[in-house]
Amino acid sequence: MTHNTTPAAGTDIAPEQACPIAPVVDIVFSRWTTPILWALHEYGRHRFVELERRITTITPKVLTERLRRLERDGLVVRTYHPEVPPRVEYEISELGRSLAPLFAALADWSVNLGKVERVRREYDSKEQRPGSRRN
Amino acid sequence: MTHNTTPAAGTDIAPEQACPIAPVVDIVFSRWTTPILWALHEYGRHRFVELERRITTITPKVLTERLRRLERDGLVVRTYHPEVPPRVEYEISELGRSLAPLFAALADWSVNLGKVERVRREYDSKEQRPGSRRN
DNA sequence: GATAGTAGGTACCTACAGGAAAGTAATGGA
DNA sequence: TCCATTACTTTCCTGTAGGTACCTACTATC
Repeated sequence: MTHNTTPAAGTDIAPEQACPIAPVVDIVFSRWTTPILWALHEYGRHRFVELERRITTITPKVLTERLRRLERDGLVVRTYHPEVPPRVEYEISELGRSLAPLFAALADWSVNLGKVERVRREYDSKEQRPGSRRN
Repeated sequence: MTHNTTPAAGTDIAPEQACPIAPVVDIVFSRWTTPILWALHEYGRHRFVELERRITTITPKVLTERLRRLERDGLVVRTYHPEVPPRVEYEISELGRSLAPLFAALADWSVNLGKVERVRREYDSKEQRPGSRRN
């Protein structure tokens, strides 16, 4: 339950946020927001259907919700063109662009994914655990 | 800024992982893992109850699950001491320590949280949206 | 023999995130 | 009149994450 739907008016601090980076993670890396932000950051402006097609597994309902939230948080800018078939464009905002070093750090760390895979296989292969599993 | 680390087009890529940083986010920033990793990273070794008390809102069941996953992924090291009241210690691994620049980038970006708050309030105050909400 | 303290395990249950599918408003074209 | 198109919205429904509560084994201490 990392998401507080109530805006927590004022000074209250959610208890699981004893760590100062949790709110940032909430805003930037909550479900589905990563591929959306990445697409807008990496490939520029997108229409709704373009995002839908790029992130193939997302449903329109969820995509709408996430885009609203990102717009509300000021990370994404929505532009509505009142044309014959309506056209809407989403692009990353200035604030969103400031996430670039963060994304870069993520991409840098991804070199370790192979290591994680190896550790996982090793862990799964032994699966003996001292100090539990007594039955 | 165009970090194109995308591998060869032809090998199957999990669909929501059109963006290469999604797997990293999955491992490092999935639910509850952030405060756990942060605590171990920032304050060193912890016993189970110490973690429980630090992250006040987590339940023991979930804490166990997350710690298992982090251990399996090689980010956390578990040490069991078979003493009279059993004692277990969790600490961050070498691989986990390599997340430091990532955490630093997160912490850096947190200066923008106030900006996000302001944008949110502005968005909520108007809440008029051109191109939708016609009823 | 009751209790406390540790590190969980297990069974059960509920809330909510999110999927599927259909509807909608606007308008030009056939 | 019907269709197509876009960008959603709405309704309904299900899976599962995660919460509550209780249980375990072991020993020291009272």
